[in-house]
Amino acid sequence: MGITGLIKFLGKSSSDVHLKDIRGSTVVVDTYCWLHKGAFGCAEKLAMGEDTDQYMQYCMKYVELLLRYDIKPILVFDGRHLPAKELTERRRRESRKQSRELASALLRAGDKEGARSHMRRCVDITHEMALRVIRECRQRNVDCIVAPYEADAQMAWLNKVGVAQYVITEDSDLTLFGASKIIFKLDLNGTGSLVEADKFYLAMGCKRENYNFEKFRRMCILSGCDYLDSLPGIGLMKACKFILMTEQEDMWKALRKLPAYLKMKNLQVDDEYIEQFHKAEATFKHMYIYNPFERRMARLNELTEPSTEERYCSNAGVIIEDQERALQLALGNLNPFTFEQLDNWHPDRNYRYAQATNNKIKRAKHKSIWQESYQPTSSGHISKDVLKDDKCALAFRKVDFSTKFINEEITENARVERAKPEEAEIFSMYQYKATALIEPSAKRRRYSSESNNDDADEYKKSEARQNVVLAHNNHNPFAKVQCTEVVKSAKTVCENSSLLKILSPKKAHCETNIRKSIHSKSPKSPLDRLQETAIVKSRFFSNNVHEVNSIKKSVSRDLSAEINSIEKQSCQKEGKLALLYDSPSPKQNLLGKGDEMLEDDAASTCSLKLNTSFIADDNVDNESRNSIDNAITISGEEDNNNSIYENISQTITPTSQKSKSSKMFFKSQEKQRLGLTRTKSKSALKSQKTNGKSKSNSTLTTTTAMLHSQTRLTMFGFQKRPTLK
DNA sequence: GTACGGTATATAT
DNA sequence: TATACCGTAC
Repeated sequence: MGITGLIKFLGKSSSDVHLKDIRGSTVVVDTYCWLHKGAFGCAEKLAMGEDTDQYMQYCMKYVELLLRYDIKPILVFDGRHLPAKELTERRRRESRKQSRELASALLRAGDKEGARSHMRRCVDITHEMALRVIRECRQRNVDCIVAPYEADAQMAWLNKVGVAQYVITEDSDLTLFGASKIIFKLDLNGTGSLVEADKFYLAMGCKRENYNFEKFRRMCILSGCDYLDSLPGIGLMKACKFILMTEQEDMWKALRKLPAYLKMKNLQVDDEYIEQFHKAEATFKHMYIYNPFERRMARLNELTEPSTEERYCSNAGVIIEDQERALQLALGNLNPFTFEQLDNWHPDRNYRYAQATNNKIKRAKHKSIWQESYQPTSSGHISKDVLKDDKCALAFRKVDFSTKFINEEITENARVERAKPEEAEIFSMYQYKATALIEPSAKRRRYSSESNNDDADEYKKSEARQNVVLAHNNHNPFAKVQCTEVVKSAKTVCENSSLLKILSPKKAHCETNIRKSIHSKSPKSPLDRLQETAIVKSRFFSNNVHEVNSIKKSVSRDLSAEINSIEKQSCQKEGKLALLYDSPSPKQNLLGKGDEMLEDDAASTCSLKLNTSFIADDNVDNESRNSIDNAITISGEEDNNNSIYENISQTITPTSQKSKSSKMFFKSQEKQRLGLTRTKSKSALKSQKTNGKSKSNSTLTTTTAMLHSQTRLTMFGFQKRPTLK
């Protein structure tokens, strides 16, 4: 309920704020507000007992909004009800019950609209709902804490001790608990209203030197708060007037003069009211909170005069002697009302594990308040060291593999991991090395981080990393090939059997057998995989991320069946190679999920862009985006003989260079000469040393194809149909 | 005329 | 939980 009209009253103490203004800070969030608004959207489902996580999704929208501005959110949830509030809570419960009964009655009567409106009124936020949000947050490394009692006190404490610089809430009570910077009415655009405690004197209309926070709190309590109803006829304005009139610190004396000061002769202020007034004041000052750093309950403000103040603290909660239970409550594992165990998440056990294994969901880089080494920084900005430490996915210990939940998570993550097509995987299949045609800037970026290392060293390292990827990758047929004894001896480098037949008939035979053996386990060809992650783009393609996203969404096709029908042709001539794919409907056939191809009819060319899934990533820096923009696409060109010459020279770097290689682009030359140059793999280099005859295996050079004039699709272009001469 | 207090209504998608 | 509106008390 809060203080009626307080936010409006605080107009002069507030200012508009946008999340970009508080970038890098830490905020505590009154999650109840989000849950309530989120639950409103699915009130009917909740009322009908249907399972829904719409409210959770709504909360996560806000969480992601904050993370987008590099703000560390700490979600705070309400705990147990205070004895003083039990009455109002009971009233609310009854009101909800009535609404529910009314809604069902209206529903039976056929008044759906009427029923709906009452269903909205009977929405109750349960701890199970809160726990759903908490679990989602844990996956994202977003801190949550359940207050022993009111979230308001917990948030004010986190604000007071400097853990959080701002509080996000809709409840004006926060001001009374002593929070210094509160953001009200935050919307999904990131705008809100910032109320600053050090400007309260402006709202109260007094000089700074005449103001203190005690006066403000007393004014609010007088006007009526959750713990004490106001005297009849007393609102914020009159309470403010009275507080500014009296300089009496002792409220026993001051309040007795209130009717006289306000000229309200009929008003009676009895001792009972004054006693309740002191209790309300003590509740705001000394309510119990949970200290996650010392892992114990504590008071929001310690008692300065224990003997006198303690007797007013009857509404400020009771301490839980059992430290473990207090921790479990704060973590959200227990239902605060029944103490029923609903989860067994523990920061010491689960934190590093989740950090190391959960790569399905983007995790916040912020350090958790539940980590032993947590040190709140005064500015709220996270130090680089902290980030560095957090990024170390391998440095985890204390993993309790016996825990049921962890095991479930392991299984799930392993499943996801196996199913996830990695860019690296694709690269591992096509480990050809670019030579002349790599965009110079891309090349520079690729080695920029290790500028002191020579290329050979870097290559060695990447090769080692690549092997790790290959070794565990069950979905990469090539990885299998490279891991089996048979293939080690085969040393085949070319996936395309037709092409291989031409290049090396003997090897092709061997390869065919191998392919047959792995086909059943891995039905998708590498080309399928490539196309699933590749985006075929026009040479006019946009650097607009949203556009790319929309394009990706709009095109969704499964290529696996059609791709097999693509005839692969090749020929070898003068050390150059072109791969040509024939299809009755080539354009469509090559359009896969997330792929896009734009044709330039006039020039009879179209172009294809490889590996651009990262384009849609919001994290792509401007440099990369510019690279995308500048990336020269590969296109074919019709010559006088209705043939095309295509060339491509590209490097698809080893798997481990995922991030770097994803920034690589292939640049077409003026006359569209495309070719494939195979990377000299470690084994190839070795075999070259030992066996000079392995030359044909180690170097897959480009071939030139001479083609007929029918329109067909090349691997890198949409062309007049080419045939081999 | 000002401020209080009760009632009605919006909140999401 | 908030605001808007309107009747009422002083």
